Amino acid sequence: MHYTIGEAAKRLGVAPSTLRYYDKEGLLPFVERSPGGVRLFRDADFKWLNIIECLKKTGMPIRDIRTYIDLCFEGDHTVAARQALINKQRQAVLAQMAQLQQTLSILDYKHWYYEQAKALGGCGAMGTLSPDAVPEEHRAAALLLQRANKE
Amino acid sequence: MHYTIGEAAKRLGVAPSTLRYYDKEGLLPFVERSPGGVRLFRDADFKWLNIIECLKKTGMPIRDIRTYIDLCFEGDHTVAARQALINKQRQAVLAQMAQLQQTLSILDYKHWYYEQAKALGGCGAMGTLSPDAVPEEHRAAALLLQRANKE
DNA sequence: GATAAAGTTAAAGTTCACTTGAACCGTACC
DNA sequence: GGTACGGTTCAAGTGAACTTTAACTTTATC
Repeated sequence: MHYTIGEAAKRLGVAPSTLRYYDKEGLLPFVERSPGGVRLFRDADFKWLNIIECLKKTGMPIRDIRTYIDLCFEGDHTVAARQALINKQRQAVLAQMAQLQQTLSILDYKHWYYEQAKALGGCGAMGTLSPDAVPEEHRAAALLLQRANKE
Repeated sequence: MHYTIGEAAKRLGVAPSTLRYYDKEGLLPFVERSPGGVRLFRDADFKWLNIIECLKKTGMPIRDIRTYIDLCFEGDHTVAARQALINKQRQAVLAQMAQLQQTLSILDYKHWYYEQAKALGGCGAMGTLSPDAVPEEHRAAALLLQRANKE
């Protein structure tokens, strides 16, 4: 059983042009063609497409994803290199998550801030609040917004 | 005390051209000018720049950040709208973190997979592994890579 | 075999977020 | 006041990741 590019695109939730672009960039060396030149996506190919989707979600650029795919097709002597690449991306994801966690704490503080502002009838009244009126769980975030940067 | 655009850029760890770009896009309506037209960044302005940096880290586009800044300068009647915007972004961050968590589990599985491949002397041998040779903690991730998409 | 829908390529266009270049101006120091 | 450094604007350029267009071919159905 096989899928045309339109069917595969629908299954993946992307535009057919996106898959053609990926192919042109060398991300889909595994996709075969019909005698007439039409791309044939096999079930097994979706395993690859899922990996590509996963790496894309980590923010990895197309070029680096290609490097990984290329390594996969170069045989067993690249296993260590592939693992290293996966580990590097794992570290990048952990860093992103830590960053998002900090960002989230700031958004939570802002939510609290506006809740107070609504209660006090405006942002002007917020200035009159003593610094220890900020609940403990928002102190760190409040500081992040005020602090001097990268000094 | 005030900073020139170059000093402010250094403190924030960005290029001066980036700040000029943000200004042109309406992200810095609070920055004043010298009589000669030179931008003067005050200490208070860095509070704003930190918020911009924070929103940018959530992946919010410049246009939407501008909307938020604009709301802030429209007075107290926009407090609820600002809070709604912050909440929306909070949800977006939570979704991103959930996505990264899933991605991380796949990268962890891949790490395990290559560890096995190294031990067995190649990826070919991995096919001979029975499905329940996959440790419990990696089963879900392995499924994510095999499963049919968006059906 | 005709037709329509969907496939193919190559090249150009789009959007986003900056960056660079050209020409010019403001500020600080000697 | 002259010089150098860094500021200003506007327009054009960049790179990433697609998308669109044009011209043409393949494939499925009648």
